[in-house]
Amino acid sequence: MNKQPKYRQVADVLRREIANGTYAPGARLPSENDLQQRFDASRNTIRNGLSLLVSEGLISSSQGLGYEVKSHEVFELNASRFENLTFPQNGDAYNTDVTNAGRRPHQTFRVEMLPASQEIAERLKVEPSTKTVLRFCHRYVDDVPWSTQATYYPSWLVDASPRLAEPGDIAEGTTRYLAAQGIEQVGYFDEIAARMPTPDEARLLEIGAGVPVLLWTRTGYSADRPIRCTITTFRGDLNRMNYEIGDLAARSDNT
Amino acid sequence: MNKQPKYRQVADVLRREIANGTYAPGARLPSENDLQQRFDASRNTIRNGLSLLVSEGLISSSQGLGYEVKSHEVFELNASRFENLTFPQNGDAYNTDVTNAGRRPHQTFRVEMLPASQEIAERLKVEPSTKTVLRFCHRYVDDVPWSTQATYYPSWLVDASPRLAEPGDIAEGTTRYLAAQGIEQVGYFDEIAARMPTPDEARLLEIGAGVPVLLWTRTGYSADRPIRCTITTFRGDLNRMNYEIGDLAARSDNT
DNA sequence: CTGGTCAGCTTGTTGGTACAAGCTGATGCA
DNA sequence: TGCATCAGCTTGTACCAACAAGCTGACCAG
Repeated sequence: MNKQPKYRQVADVLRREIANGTYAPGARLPSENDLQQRFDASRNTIRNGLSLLVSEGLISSSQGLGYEVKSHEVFELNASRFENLTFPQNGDAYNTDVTNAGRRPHQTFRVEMLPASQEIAERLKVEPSTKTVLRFCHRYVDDVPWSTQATYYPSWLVDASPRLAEPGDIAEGTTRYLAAQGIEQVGYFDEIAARMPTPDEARLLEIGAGVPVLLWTRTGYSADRPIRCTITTFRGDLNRMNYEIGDLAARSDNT
Repeated sequence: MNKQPKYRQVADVLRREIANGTYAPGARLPSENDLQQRFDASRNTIRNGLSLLVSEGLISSSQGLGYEVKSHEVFELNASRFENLTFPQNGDAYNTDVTNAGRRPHQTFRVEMLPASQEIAERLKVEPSTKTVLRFCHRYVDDVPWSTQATYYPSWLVDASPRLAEPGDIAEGTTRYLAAQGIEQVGYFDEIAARMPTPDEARLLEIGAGVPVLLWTRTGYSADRPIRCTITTFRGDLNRMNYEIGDLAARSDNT
């Protein structure tokens, strides 16, 4: 007799029923009231159980509507493709990827100047609080917030390549612009982490409880020193990152 | 007047105080009772607010003890290092990494035979339900559960390299063993995802609410076809994955 | 037919109570 | 001294009640 608390039993039963398809993705669960009767429990107990499933990312709730089983089609993101250093990394890759997937891309953009945080300063190898230029993208897919991307450039680079600090897009892509200025990116250092979103991130990406964010930090290097640091924040439930390493001729053979 | 619910105000205030160091990592928050008086709210409201912070991964609670601000020292995991294909990928890398960090590694190990799931079958390019050999590792750092690693081998490979199916470690590392059998891994395909843990994963990794898991799926290829699929599950709050791409001579220059 | 209102469903918020169960330090007995 | 016990703290579980607020479809007035 491993007596589990009642609210866990509720969660376990519903979790199993979601797994075996009793409640399919997109379907609505019975209302709290119905579940109260089914499990002979108080509304608080039912809510405790449901909140477990919410924080597991299995269901979501909305006032007036009820609880819905979440569906999760993930979006693949090939991160090592950029090894091809002539590929423009900004905007274009995102636009073509999304369009190829038959979805509609949309992004807002802004440029600002601000002192480097500890994190950014370390990666760009500059003193903390040094001025940096931030180029910030907020990206949507089919009008659903998808990711935010913040790219920081050190001031010495901006002095030499002033268009970085101008508002508005750089049509040919920043990588090509910098290459034309004689600054070529020859290597990347990628860091990937996962955590729960801060309230700010939850607001920007419109995610509720139970959805982690994927943090992708890419530091780009010239032959001499770091020239940019890009921090991309993804919805963890909708994205998967891929890296291809070595010889993968056998991968695309068949299938 | 953007009237926020009281429990959100509680969470906001405490979140800010955690951020600015009023409550440092490792410190204990005031008890629910104290917070009730401070915020003039019922215990339920206080608990609602605290549960927000728990699900954000900022604090954790334990019965009888109280709420504690979580600290997060992350463990760096260099994933692209394995591009050096002579490096044994199993166990050794983990052991040396952890030991170098001044921590104590410990792992349990088991081998079993089971039919391929849809997921595994696709990646190994075999029919679903085909027999595969699973070599499973449960790894600890300083006796804290750290990750689980499940490596699946297709049956055709096991037929040719029978030691894969034997229980117990392969001393020289599976990669070297397979190379000695004439099967060399020449490429990897990595997929990285984040989500909230299933109850099973939460149990194995001993993580509570508010901590996502990082899923690292690595499919290894010979020149002909896929030869293994490794799924590693990390605690998201304690691990960060790194990839080095291209020429990073400038990275280790100074600092 | 159109448009607005509203009843009646849903979840969200806040208050209360009671007891169970885990942890710690003080107490007191051997 | 050493050890068991227990009081008194903590959070965990479970119940009840009431009202707020969001959504939908039915209804009714124009």
